[in-house]
Amino acid sequence: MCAHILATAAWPYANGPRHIGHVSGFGVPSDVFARFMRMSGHDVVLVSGSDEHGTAIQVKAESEGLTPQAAADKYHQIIVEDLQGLGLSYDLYTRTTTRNHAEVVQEMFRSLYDNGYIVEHTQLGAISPSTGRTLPDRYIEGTCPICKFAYARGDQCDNCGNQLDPSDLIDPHSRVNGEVPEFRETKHFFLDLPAFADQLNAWLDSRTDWRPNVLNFSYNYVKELKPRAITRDLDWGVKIPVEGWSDEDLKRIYVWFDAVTGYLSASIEWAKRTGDPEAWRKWWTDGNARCYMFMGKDNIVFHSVIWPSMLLGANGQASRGGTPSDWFGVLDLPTEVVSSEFLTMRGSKVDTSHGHVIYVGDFLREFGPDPLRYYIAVAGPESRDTDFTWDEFVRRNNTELANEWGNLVNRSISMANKNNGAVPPAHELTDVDRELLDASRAAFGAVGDLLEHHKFKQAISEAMRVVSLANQYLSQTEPWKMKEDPDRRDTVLHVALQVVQDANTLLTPFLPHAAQKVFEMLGGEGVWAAQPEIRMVDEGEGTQGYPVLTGDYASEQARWESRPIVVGTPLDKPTPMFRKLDDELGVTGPEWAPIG
RNA sequence: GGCGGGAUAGCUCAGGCGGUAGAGCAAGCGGCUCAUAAUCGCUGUGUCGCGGGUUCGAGUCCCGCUCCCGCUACCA
Repeated sequence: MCAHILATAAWPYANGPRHIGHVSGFGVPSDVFARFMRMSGHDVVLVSGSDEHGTAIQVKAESEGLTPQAAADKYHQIIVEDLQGLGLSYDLYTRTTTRNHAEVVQEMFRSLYDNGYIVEHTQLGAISPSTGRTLPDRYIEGTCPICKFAYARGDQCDNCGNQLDPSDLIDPHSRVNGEVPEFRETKHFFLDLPAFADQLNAWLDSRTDWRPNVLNFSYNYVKELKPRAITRDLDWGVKIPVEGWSDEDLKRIYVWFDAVTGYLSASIEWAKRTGDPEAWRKWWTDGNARCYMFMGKDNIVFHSVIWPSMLLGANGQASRGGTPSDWFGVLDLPTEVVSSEFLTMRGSKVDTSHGHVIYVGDFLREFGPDPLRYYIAVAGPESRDTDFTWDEFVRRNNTELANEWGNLVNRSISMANKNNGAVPPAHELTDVDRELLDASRAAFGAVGDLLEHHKFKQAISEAMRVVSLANQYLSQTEPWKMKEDPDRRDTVLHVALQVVQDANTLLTPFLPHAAQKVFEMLGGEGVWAAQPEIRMVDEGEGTQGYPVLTGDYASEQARWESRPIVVGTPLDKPTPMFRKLDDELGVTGPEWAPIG
């Protein structure tokens, strides 16, 4: 049964390169899921992109002597290369500084506005006098009025932990340039979240298979909903599509509103680029598509409460009624919010400002994608924070990937190559043969079920159990001692190769690069597991080109099923798939991310 | 401060509708030699954060506490 599956990955913020913690949250899980769903025959669209607006980008740009757009260009390019290198199979990985995105965000804003869910309030905001822009609380520093700590931030004092308001600070000044912020009345638009409470509760009640912690968290949040600002005093962002506001140089849509709407705009852009501009509707307005959103735990409320509110409001389905936008129609709410915890290093959060960080690009250059994908899948922060250590990385790479899996492939193909030069035929099967074959076939159901419910750790462990069973089988049957019984030897090698092929299929969502190699070693031709490509695109004449990630996944041959190996397929002498790492690396870490 | 999550073998983690705890790795012993000195078998390990309570019985439920992590808009 083929379904339309929309998978979304949280949008990485383009103010620097991404580290392994980022990709362990939104990247690898969403890709494993999307690959599995495609292999199962579903129509999958996986979208994401770089989040490029907001004050933090502007500050970063200034510190590098760049315009915000130039900084966004620079980091978008780097992030695209990282994600491509990791093999994340986005149907479209785009960015928020496109014309398409601005139009979609404005339509979302207008729909909410027309339906009465956006209200105007005046608030006291901190403004940078030299630029007139909003100075976010965390960029204001001063002395804490409670504990007199000299470096308290506008939102919170790091010393005494009290939550503060910037105007409480003694001697407040900008962390960016030292100037004294001006606190002035400024008009802004707010998303009137309390208007969605009843519908949100009803919707949450229907989300019976969500993780309890995500649900509870969301229920509690809904209890205390208050209007949330969706505009800022800023000149870097999407313009406000309301008369009298759109030509304001210093008013823009708040970056979070613009970023979550990216899921929709990216889907629309994807459809345009496939040549069927309406294609996105099957994943958004059909009522039957399933939508899975992947993110880190810091992002839960945006996906479980705020984005659903925006959809309800744009649809005209919340307490004030309204009509859906002509363009969008009635948009579906997400099926599942899949959040992961954080990957820590030596027990604490990754911290870019103190070099306490491992960048994806560095990692890929030295170790390639599959060892990192494997580590994240098998030891990642799926249900709680987990610690990344070089020691464990080296160990898992060497013993599990190289020894258990890599060597199983190697020993099986080597023997067949030496004895037959091809896939040998099976003669009479014994109980041990059948047991192994049964276990391997049964794994498709078990692993698939776990993947369907995004239990990646358990899923990959089950897949690796098949590998282990195959190693046991070879030790037990000892085909190398069967010189006098070539028929039995052929049978054993045939069974082993069949299970190697099955295990390779089971591991394909996790290790797509290695899977392609094994596929070829077993005589396969063409693309088994498709990989994303970087393509330069533009939005028509006179627009600037930009790189996106996309791929031709429909052409890949991988299917979630046991395929019989073909007797007589020639087999070459195999070459190792995984490189073993020096144990010393586990002690010291690489020089670009040393331990200590 | 408020809300939420976590605390389980040396290490990294599973589990948990209540019935005296599991996996992998690390350690030791043995087998095998096809394979990237790979693999296979056997062996040990825990006051399940602390203190109370409910119960015939509590990692598992309830209360309190400690430490760690995340979120904390608006108003004032």
